[in-house]
Amino acid sequence: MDEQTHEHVRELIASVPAGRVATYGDIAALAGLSTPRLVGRVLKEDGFDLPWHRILPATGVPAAHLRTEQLERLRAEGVLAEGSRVDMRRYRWQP
DNA sequence: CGAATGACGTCTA
DNA sequence: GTAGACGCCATTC
Repeated sequence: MDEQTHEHVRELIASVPAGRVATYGDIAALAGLSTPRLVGRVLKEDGFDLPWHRILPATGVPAAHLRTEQLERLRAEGVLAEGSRVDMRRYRWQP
């Protein structure tokens, strides 16, 4: 993965406003990536200083190891979850 | 150096 | 709601 794309992904994630969320697929498409999983990788490797909690899977249910903390952070921003699922239709960020 | 593996997903049936 | 296939790339063996 080249540096530019990596930075581009970081910029896009950083541009998601508080109180809104985006899917991995959204970020991948905007960054021109061929697969959404690369977004997840960028977050894992270099996402500690980004609002990673605003990035969710298309289903609205975060992966198990993140579920608790992510939903809690979102709730603090006003993004409410129904059980473990965030209502994507309502909070999804659209440029 | 080549092959196998893991990973914060998505789409279609 | 579940099940399977597809996909990319860094890391490890």
